[in-house]
Amino acid sequence: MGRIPCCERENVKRGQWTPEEDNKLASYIAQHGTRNWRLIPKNAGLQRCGKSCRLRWTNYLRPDLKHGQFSDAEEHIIVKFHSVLGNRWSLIAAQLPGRTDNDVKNYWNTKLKKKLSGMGIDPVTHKPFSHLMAEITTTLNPPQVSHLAEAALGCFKDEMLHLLTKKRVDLNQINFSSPNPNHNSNNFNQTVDNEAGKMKLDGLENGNGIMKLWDMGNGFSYGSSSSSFGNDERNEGSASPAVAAWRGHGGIRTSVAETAAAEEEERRKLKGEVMDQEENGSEGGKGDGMMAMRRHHDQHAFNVDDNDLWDLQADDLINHMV
DNA sequence: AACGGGTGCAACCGCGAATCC
DNA sequence: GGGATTCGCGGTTGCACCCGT
Repeated sequence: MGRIPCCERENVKRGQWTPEEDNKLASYIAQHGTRNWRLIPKNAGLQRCGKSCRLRWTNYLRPDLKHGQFSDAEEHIIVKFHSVLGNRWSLIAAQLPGRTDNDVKNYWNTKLKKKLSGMGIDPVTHKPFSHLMAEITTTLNPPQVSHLAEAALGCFKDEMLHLLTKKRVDLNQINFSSPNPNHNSNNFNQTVDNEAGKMKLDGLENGNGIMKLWDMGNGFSYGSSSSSFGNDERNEGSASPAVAAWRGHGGIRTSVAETAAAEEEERRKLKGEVMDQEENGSEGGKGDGMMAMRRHHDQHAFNVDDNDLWDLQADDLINHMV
């Protein structure tokens, strides 16, 4: 049987939209609105399927859309919300006036994901890779740890080597001084060596301290001065629980595990609250979820450890969904 | 100038949810 | 209540453009 196609495949144009098609669609919608997408292409004289028209309108033609570069503030919001909501692009986009879920998704996939990876932060969990490694060592038995960590490190190493070789990082330009006297730039290697017993980041562990490339010790600064996630004064002395633990001493094993659990619990609660509000579908509809998030944040419930990157400041919730 | 790889963005696909009848 | 239809979302693909060789 199979699925019924959303439209007749014959006589339906695909691919790039022409200015004429854009004009037809825009003028039709300006007159008649977007009531029934299936009828719109017919009535507007377009050889497109309704779905294609809807996409074109919502992602490109809508007059309230913002085109062009994402600002630092927008970046910041995306990262923060992604850490809580995951790939819920429509929810994230709702916080960015004039941006579509497609915009946000594309921006995440092409830029932010790489940025976070380059910082040594796992873009999926928003935790430092070192943190994840520590978690692995606390939850698995030694033989499992060894194999899993080796595999994970292989990926991480590949990623970093890729970044290093592609971007031609000038090591002389990198400030290797550690802002934290307790922080050892070989911390990650040591941890790995101690816990997994055998991993080494060949080529990355030399005395040049290349590990600083993903050192979040100084307020999560990105390598590029043009972009940052909260590397201003608010960030002084504030890092995520994970980073705080990572930054610190050799106690990474226990402190990371504890803070990670607390952080995970907080995220779970917050996310659950957002979802519950959405699912309940009470008067406010989708917006209630974000309102819940705001309320929640106002109570500092998400503020596990005065964390900047992961925290949602109340003012960050700039656009309530409707 | 030609080529190849990388990147970014627009568009498509398929699924599940919501709505209609 | 249940099938049909429509809509919205997230993942993926295709392609134009850019840049280095």
